[in-house]
Amino acid sequence: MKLSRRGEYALRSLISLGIAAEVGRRLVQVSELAENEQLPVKFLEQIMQTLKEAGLIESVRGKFGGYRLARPARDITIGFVVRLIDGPLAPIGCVSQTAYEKCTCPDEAHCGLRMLMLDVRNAIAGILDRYTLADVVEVTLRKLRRDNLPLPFSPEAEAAPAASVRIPARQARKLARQAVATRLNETEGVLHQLLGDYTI
Amino acid sequence: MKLSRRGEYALRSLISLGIAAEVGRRLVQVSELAENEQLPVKFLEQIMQTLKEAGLIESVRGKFGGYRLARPARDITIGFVVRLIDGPLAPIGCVSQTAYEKCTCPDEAHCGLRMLMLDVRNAIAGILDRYTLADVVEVTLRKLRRDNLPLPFSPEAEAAPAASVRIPARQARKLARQAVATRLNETEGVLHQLLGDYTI
DNA sequence: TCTAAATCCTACTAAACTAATCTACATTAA
DNA sequence: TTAATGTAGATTAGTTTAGTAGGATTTAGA
Repeated sequence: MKLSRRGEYALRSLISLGIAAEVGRRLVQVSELAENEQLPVKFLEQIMQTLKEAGLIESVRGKFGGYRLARPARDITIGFVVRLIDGPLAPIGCVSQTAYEKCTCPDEAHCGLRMLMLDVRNAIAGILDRYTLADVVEVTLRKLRRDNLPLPFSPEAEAAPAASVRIPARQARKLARQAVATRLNETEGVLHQLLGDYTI
Repeated sequence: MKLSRRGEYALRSLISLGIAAEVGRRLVQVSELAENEQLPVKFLEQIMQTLKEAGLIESVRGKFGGYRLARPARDITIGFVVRLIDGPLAPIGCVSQTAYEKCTCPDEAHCGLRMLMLDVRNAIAGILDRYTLADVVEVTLRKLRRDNLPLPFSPEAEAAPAASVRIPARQARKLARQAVATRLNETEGVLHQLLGDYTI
């Protein structure tokens, strides 16, 4: 049930571009994205190309060029991105809604495994198609702000680090861990809670 | 988010063995399993070996040998099988409960993607760890009986096909499709409905 | 004891996929 | 003109997947 590195990197970069847009950065270069997220530059270039072809991001070529989101983060679902990079969300082809494929079993209508996997596919799609880039960006920003950490890609952060108001990274991490460890709402999930509860 | 063929075949075979146990068959041979589910014999042999080593099935060697479940289907969760064959359920290592692995992102505590993927992993595990082989076997048997189809591995089916009482396969398929197409209970899923509603 | 039928065991392989790297080229701001 | 950037495509090393092949071992029954 894996997300490939490609998929992971694509999502991370899109989230970064979403944050950049939120803090007023017009363009972000691949090298900066790569450094920020600790991932290989040339590999990321390939991925950015795919995202561009899909119309998710725009590029500006030449010196001081870079990338930006091509449309509002609210209009980009995570499910779309994962399908683009990693293919259908469904664990097996015979329960895919977007790319159905007949499976090897002789009788789909009476296949219990298929019913189960349909539930799994619906559960996955229910999350990934519900949440958008904007949701993930919001959660990330909220957590960073709560812990008084500098926002990536923000112009002011580059000018003045403002280290004096920050709380220590160790304490920040501890607070974050506690927040995650709070009892989960089983049916709605972590992200829903984080988006709903402004104190987290 | 794929289930591998190995995983699919493993589950299919276990379900078959569960059905066999339910209809009173003591042993099923690999060749029979393979024919029944239309999958390669030698490949399946390997998979059966893995399942045996994990204590899920038992074998009897020699002529008239074969396989059976080593414990009640109720005690075998689907999640256990999938983890055994395909590894952790989590889309990325940093949200796996059974096989955590640090991911490449520099700050897990503030990673929005991680929160999202945690939801996905919980959704998947919530289904696969809740349902057991017995549930899937029950759903399958119920559907077959509803449509008056012969149960696989049942000794009487081999002796007398009893084709006269069957409803036509086409009609059976139509009924099945309608049942699946009924509006889903979003939070509970298809399998839960099928297990709950005895008229389906 | 012999044979057929079954599991068990180990090795091998072709193809696809993953995660990159490498090289060269095109575009643009300063 | 130059340096920084994106664009494009080829190549690659390693891993995984989905098998195949061949025989060794075990057992029931003739």
